[in-house]
Amino acid sequence: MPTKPLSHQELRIWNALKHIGQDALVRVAQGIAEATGLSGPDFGVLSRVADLGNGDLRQQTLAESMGWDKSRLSHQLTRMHKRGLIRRRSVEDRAVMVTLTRSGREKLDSARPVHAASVRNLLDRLNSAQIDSILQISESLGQDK
Amino acid sequence: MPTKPLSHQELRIWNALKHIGQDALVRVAQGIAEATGLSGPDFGVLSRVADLGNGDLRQQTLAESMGWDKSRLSHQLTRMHKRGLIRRRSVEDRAVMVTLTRSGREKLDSARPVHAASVRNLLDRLNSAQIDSILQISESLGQDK
DNA sequence: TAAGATTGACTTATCAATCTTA
DNA sequence: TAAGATTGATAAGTCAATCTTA
Repeated sequence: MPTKPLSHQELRIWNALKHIGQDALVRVAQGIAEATGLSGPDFGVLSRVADLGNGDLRQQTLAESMGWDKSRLSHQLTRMHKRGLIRRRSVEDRAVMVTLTRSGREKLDSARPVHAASVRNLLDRLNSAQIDSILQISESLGQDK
Repeated sequence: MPTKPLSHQELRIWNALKHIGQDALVRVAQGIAEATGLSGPDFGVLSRVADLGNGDLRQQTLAESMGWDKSRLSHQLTRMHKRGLIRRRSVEDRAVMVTLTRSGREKLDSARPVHAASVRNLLDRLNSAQIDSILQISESLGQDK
């Protein structure tokens, strides 16, 4: 049986869904970048090293905690090292530990309140029905294939 | 006044919001890629040239209809030209017209039902309250700064 | 000049191939 | 060997600088 084209209404919903998180993410990332020069991925990496590792975290653990593959993280860390944000240190068992530099720590500390304020500002515009929907959809789309 | 860190619940909502559209988008794009070899951006460009331009569209009009800047579109068209999907033709007034090649048209035709089925499959999982929320949030985040 | 487009440099993301070493 | 990580190629996106031509 032939698949009918998407209706105008279906397209409207699909477009809204596609852009909803992306727009929010871009806005928050811009605030952080203006305040500190950190990109979104920079901020994510620094936060986790600080929180999970107390400033010193196994690279593989870091990758898992972000849901990134090892290659993506390796490339990102290479760029962050060039920017002076992190240091890498080989240890036993082929592992690599990631450490914040002083500059990385300082920028993270500056970025955190900006991030929190900006995320909270977005979330404050949502009512409880909208929040429920977001959590439900995220769960139902995250499951199965 | 100091900004309080985000609570666990705030983070949960923020993460759901960030991933909700991205995950859906990736899933739909993968289906199209498997069936036709077209990427998401390829499919978007081809669809619009076919629909708005009847197979022949001014580059600037195309960029506006996608919400892309001219540079992004130019790079994308260069790649699509290398893949044999489109042709460019200079016309009066410094403009450039974009045309589908036969291969571009054929792949678009193959991709359309896959795209429609896959989007519809996602949307069918949403109840009307969730759809309302999506449309509302998209509107409220799309506004103001 | 200025509208329309291209280019180059750089960041991010994905995949497959390759290194390194316990 | 195989776990842990790096590298290289390519696609995508952004921004500023540079054509090109009416």
